Amino acid sequence: MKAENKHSKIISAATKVFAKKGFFTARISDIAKEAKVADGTIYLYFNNKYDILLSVFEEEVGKIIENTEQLLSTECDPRKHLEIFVSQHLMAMKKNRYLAEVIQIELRQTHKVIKEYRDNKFSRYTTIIAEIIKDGQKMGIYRQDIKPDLAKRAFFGALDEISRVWNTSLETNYSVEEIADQMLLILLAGIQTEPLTEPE
Amino acid sequence: MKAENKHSKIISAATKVFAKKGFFTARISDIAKEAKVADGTIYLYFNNKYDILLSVFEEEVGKIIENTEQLLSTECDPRKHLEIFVSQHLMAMKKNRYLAEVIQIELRQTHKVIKEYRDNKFSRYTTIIAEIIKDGQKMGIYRQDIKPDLAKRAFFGALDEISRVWNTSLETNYSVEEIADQMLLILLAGIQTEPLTEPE
DNA sequence: ATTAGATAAATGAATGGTCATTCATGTTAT
DNA sequence: ATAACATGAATGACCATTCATTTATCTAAT
Repeated sequence: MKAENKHSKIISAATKVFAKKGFFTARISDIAKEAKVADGTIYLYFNNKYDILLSVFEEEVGKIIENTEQLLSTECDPRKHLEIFVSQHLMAMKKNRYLAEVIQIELRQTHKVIKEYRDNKFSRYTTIIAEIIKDGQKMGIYRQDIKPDLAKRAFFGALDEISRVWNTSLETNYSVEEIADQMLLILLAGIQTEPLTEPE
Repeated sequence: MKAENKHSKIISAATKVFAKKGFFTARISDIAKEAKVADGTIYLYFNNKYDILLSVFEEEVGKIIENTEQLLSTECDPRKHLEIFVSQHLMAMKKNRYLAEVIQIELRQTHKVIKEYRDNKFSRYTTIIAEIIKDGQKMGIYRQDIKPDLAKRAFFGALDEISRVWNTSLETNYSVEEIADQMLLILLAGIQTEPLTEPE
């Protein structure tokens, strides 16, 4: 109980610190200070620095997956599904402005070898997009010439880059909703059979 | 002359090493070994480790920009322009499989403060996309409700993620041309006024 | 209700390994 | 001979991790 509490205090401190300084530049002592525990305490809850990063990543992505899958199950229209995915992703990244960066770090930075011995949540996450697309193709809503494997990468990349910029750049003139709308507009039009018209 | 030679030998060694190990895990001695020079020699050509990264980034991105802009100037159709951008980007990343990763690293990893004191080539690069879109909007080819600032991020993100995966993942079943086609298909449909039909 | 003796958690100073960077020395070219 | 280049071993800073010690929590006996 106390333990649970401390574990998650460290996780959220780490998310913050990693995002601010990057994984390699972040010091354990930074995380410890942010979490208001001693350096050594961190090693009671995690094996090593990399383990912290991995935990942050898995826990946070895990939450998003659960959330998204739950919401998806309440709908059948693949267009709606895409909308849900897009807005869930962007909202999650906005809510936890550090998370977007941590995902980036974990995704690109980390030593490839280490990465493979855990089957990561992340690939399950992008698979959701591929499945939405496949569904839509079966129903004739999305074009047959779209390759779900490629499209999922492109879509994830687009969303990811958009949220990266939130935290880095200055031009935060748009609200999450505006951005979600705009993204959906582009992505949906990109793969739909019919153009923008509503079903007549 | 000898100097020039060594400078670029180091650059290309560094590109390779950074991509393979990541900026922080790469050792100067790795780069030195790869470039077949002594560790100290590197400091005759670069101020420090970060300076090497920055140089790699600027030089390589610089080349792509020149290339792309040159090609764009030979065409007027914004659809063609998008096609050129997409295929140039993907081809460049494929040709230099390390570069894609270095861009990622520089883009996400590096300490934000340092990043700002050089006005980086990168933002000029994405601006190209925004300009293509604005042009197309003026000509009524691209939809007015697309916001070029957002679309450029989305497009760059999509392309970037696609090329990241080339180097990381196993599923390299597609050729560059296939991928370029597919991307163009999605991105163009995403912003075009008219659906897929050719002008009648 | 208090105390003593355990056990569990937490602490943070000390350790040790890892490099980036320097520079005294060597090599090459002019 | 002298300047320009190149070398790589030595230096020193940095920081993840450990562990001897301290502090808090629990158990049970008086």
